[in-house]
Amino acid sequence: MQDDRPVDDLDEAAARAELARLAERLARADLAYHRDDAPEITDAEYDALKARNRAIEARFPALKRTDSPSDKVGAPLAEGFAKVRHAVRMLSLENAFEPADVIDFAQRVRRYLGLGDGPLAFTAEPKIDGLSLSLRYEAGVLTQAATRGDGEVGENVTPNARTVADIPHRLPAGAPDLLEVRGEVYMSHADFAALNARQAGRGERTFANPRNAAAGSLRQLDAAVTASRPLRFFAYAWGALSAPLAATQSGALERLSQFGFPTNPLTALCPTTEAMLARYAAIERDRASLGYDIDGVVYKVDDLALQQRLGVRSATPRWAIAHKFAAELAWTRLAAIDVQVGRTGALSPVARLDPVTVGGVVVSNATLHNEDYIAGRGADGRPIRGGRDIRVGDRVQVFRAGDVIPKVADVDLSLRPGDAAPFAFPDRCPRCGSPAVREPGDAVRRCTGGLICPAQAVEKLKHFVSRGAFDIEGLGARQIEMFFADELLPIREPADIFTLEARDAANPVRLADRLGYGAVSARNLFAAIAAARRVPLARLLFGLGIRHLGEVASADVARHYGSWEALTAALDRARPAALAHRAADEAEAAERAAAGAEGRRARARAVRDAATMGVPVEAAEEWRDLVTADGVGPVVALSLSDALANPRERASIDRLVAELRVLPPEARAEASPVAGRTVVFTGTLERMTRAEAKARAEQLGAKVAGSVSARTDYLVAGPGAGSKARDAERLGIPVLDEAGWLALIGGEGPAP
DNA sequence: CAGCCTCGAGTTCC
DNA sequence: CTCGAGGCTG
Repeated sequence: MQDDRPVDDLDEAAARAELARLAERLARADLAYHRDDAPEITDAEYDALKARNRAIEARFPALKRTDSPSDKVGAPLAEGFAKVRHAVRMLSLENAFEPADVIDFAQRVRRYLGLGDGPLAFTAEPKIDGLSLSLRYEAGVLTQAATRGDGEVGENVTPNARTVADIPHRLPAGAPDLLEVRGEVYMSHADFAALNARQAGRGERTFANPRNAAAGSLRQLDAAVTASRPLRFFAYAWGALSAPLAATQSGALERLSQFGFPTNPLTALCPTTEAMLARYAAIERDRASLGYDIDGVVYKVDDLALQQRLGVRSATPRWAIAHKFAAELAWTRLAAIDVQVGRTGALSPVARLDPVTVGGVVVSNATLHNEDYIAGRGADGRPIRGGRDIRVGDRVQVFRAGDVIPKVADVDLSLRPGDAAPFAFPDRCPRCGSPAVREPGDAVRRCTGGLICPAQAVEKLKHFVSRGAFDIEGLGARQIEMFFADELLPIREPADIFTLEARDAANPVRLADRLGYGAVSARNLFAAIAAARRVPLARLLFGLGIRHLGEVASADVARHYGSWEALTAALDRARPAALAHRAADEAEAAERAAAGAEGRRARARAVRDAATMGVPVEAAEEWRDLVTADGVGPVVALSLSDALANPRERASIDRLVAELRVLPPEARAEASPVAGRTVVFTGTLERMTRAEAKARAEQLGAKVAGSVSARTDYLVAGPGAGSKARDAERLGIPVLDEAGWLALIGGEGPAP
């Protein structure tokens, strides 16, 4: 098939065949690289194929194909599926594992709504184990189908969804003009077994479980393949709507059913918590005979107006919860315990297991959490598993928490080998040999090597290029490992990434000829790095990987200071106060340790006073400004201060920042009149609870504070307001009543 | 000061 | 996805 003759030796027919072969070969390589993230040829080979394609086209211009690979420039755009931004975010659900969690949930809802013992109904429906899908209908016609993705952005699988018999292509008259229907795509047990038999008969891959089969079938580039797979669908929710479906969850499901969507027949309305739990028991009892996989029961507040008042937290709604069935368990042998070193130096023990199937997936690794967990102690020091420890060679019980993360749950002492010794958790870093210490009250042991430790250094770099940070295309975890180990063109700290191209240019052998790179891929990498030089302050901060500064805290700090210069200047000024704060903490700890010894206590206090007293007023004020900032407390503040004050670390950061153009945080451009304002609520609110008022205000971009200060913009005072109202008056801050507040934010109350 | 909620950091397999 | 812990609220 393959034609290796020099281009000049090809006749027209051979050239035509070779162009077809190259087009197919390159398209396959593009998919493997970009969609599956699993390159099947090296970049050099890829470049060579492209070069040959171009050479043949140059000699036989008339034969150039309409789908010529030459027309696809650089990083091919051949992504498997187009990305789709969901008009309304697809949320995930909070989980409950025990009846007590469900009772808690119902109580939380009551408290939040201020319902007392009044009536409150929930729907209960089986939680289908498939993959969620959002179907968009415009003017009654299915126009788009998208997978959940990360909840914000999913994949466009419209042609595939059209092949699913349960999904209507058109809606009857009376359906809203715009309607996004959400539900679960799944495969029945019978269809799954038949499909696997068919696959096996043809020598093709079989699927581990119905969910994987459903996911694999829906995410086919060729919708004809999807059409040949027996997929089904249950509708259970909705996204964007031009008109409300009903006043209740159950009513809305009824409407969806009238529109032609299958809804689950086991769905029931439960007037009490007891009814919810009874429904759970009934569904669990029928689980095996349903004919499809379910992994729990979902409860939702039935009244949609109440759902709206409850609103959503960062990723989950307050008005629903998933009551999961007990996880499937499996027994296997613990072959070894490895200890990994994370970016913060945390030593994490990982169980290497004899492979075993748990819940349809073969598991060979599982987390062991920390040294206490192995020893049979919980976080509070109390025995877990009846105090049984875990030893290499033991028979252990494994389950997948949340059906995902494998964990070792238990151990069978009766089968323990006679020579099994208790696991000795290392007190030195397994990678760099530095002492590994456990701070008092901390559950994890950490390597103290800092950036000396290659494990920490490389994990920090991986974090630096990760999604929420610099997110450099073509520079992922694998590439970081490679460059970290490379002698000729190393990346050992973040700044090295941005000097990569210049250093490469000075090398005798270029990247384009090494490490599996070709001219195209090397150029693409340098371009992606160049693009990453312009970086928002929040991403820079997060990328630095400073302990306790995650995505949210980084954004908070960035917004607080506005620029890198302002941030570093402020932190440098605050440093003496930070040190004093640490000294005070340590003195206090010493004091506690020497409880009873009056003399020592006095000495500790003296140390603290001394540490606090010498601090310049300016430093104390700057420190105070930091610790009182939104989302920042003493722990976060101290961690940030330490990172910037450490000479080695600071030098590395300065080298990095010199390579960058740091962009200021975006001002929150909200249309709401209260965006960016600080509001304080006091007194009794009559039309909403305090929690609700706060959530609503924050949703509109306002900050809700607990006490009135000069920075407060509005005080919302209900009946019974006391000192806060007087404070506001004294400070000349506008005071609104509840009606005035609702008028200001424009609406009767909680709006969509 | 206690409990709640959210965030951070850890992990697996596809 | 879960656990632990930091920060905020009542």
